[in-house]
Amino acid sequence: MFGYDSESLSVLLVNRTLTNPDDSVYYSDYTLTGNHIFEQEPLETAANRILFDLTGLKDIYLEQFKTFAHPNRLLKPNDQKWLQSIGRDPNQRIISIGFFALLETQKIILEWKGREVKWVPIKEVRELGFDHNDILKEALIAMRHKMKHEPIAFELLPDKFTLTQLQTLYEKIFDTQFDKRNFRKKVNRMKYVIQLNEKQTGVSHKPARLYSFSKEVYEQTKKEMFDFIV
Amino acid sequence: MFGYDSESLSVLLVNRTLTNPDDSVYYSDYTLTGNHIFEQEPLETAANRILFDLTGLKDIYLEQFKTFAHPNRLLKPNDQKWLQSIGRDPNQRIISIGFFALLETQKIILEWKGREVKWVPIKEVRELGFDHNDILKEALIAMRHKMKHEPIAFELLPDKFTLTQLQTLYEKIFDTQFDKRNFRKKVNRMKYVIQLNEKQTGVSHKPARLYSFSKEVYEQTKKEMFDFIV
DNA sequence: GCTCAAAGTGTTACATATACACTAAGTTCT
DNA sequence: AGAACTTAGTGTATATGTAACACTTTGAGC
Repeated sequence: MFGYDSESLSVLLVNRTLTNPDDSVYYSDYTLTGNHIFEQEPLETAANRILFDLTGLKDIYLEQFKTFAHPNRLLKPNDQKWLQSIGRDPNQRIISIGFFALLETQKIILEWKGREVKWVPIKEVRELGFDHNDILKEALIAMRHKMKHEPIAFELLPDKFTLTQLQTLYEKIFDTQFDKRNFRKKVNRMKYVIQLNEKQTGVSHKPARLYSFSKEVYEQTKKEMFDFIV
Repeated sequence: MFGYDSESLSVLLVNRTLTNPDDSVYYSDYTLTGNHIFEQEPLETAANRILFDLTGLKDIYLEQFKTFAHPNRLLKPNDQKWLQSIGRDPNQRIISIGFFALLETQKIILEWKGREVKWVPIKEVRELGFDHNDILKEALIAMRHKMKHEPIAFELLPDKFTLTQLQTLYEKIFDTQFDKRNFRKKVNRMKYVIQLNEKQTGVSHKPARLYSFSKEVYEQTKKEMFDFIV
């Protein structure tokens, strides 16, 4: 779950705490969000169900990006103990099918089954439980790749947004800077970014025009060609 | 397994024949190639092993593109009977992790475990066993997408190739036509397509110059930016 | 040396990319 | 009421890339 809040691109992490018999903390760390699929359930249904369960949100952008099933992926002692504690055989191979989701960070409440859930800026993510650093790395690659080639950035913004917000979003995600005039010229050519007759309110400076994204216009007008030239 | 032979983009299919007790043919159709993973085996290892088993080739371009696990994906009567015949419980969910491979069609021999194996041009693929039409469709989308954004086309050509071969390849894969002069200007800008001091031999017309692809140069020089403008 | 077949090449018009600095429009403060 | 502050919004020149278009070159085969 990737989130954006005009400060930075973040990922949603959930606390994993294992307690000793005397209730003292054996260890406490963080993992990506996720859960198990039901026996008779399609993957997309499960992904949407788990996302809904965690956030209460539907119709969120969700994309399957890679499957992780290495036999040795959960061999770290903490992971093995965790699997035992939830009643799973730690010697069985566990298959994780990775999906990434895009949403605005402020859209959700930060608790899940009594466990702490928090947004962590990508750059501040430290060691995660299981093989979740690997999964996050792959998710980021897949998400950035998609972001370069398709207009999914709008999933991370409010329905109505300013061009500065859009530019800042791309700058944060790709960790780079763009020239304002050139960026706006480029956006201008995107027919599916539609100028509204509305302006920002409640800001103590010149209010910016608002824009919205039209998926319909995008679908109608997109073209594709190979573009991997240096 | 996608193959190319300067005529068309093809996919490798394997015959699936189920016989009655009296040895008459109950049905005979085709499926994509694939096989089962071992209990203690990473996905990439399994994919490479199965590819090697089928083709005798190593170091072939292989990419995981999507996982298929819908509970109803193998409910067609022919599929159910096939699963029974090979001793699998047809009520168990079967997870297929899709990889696509790219190679030149002439590189392999067309038999596998006594079963017929054949290259079929993409456009001539009819109804396949299991949910393999869906898988093929997704594989094609993933492969074409990758082909647009990264120079993997060279996996389908000999080490030394002519610019006409390269152009024809793109034309076949994207089912379109390019202007020869513009195509060559574009390729000229790709520093990683290297002109050799060699020419075609054995052709009864002006022999074309040969070129080769340098993965090293590509990796060193690639840049990326978002490019989904209309 | 003529024929055949594919290779190889250049120019112009138009679109896009890059680099760069000032004015406009609101709010807040005095 | 006006000054100060903050972000929005805009244009031009140059370089590069794209698209459209037709003739000459080179080798083999007869």
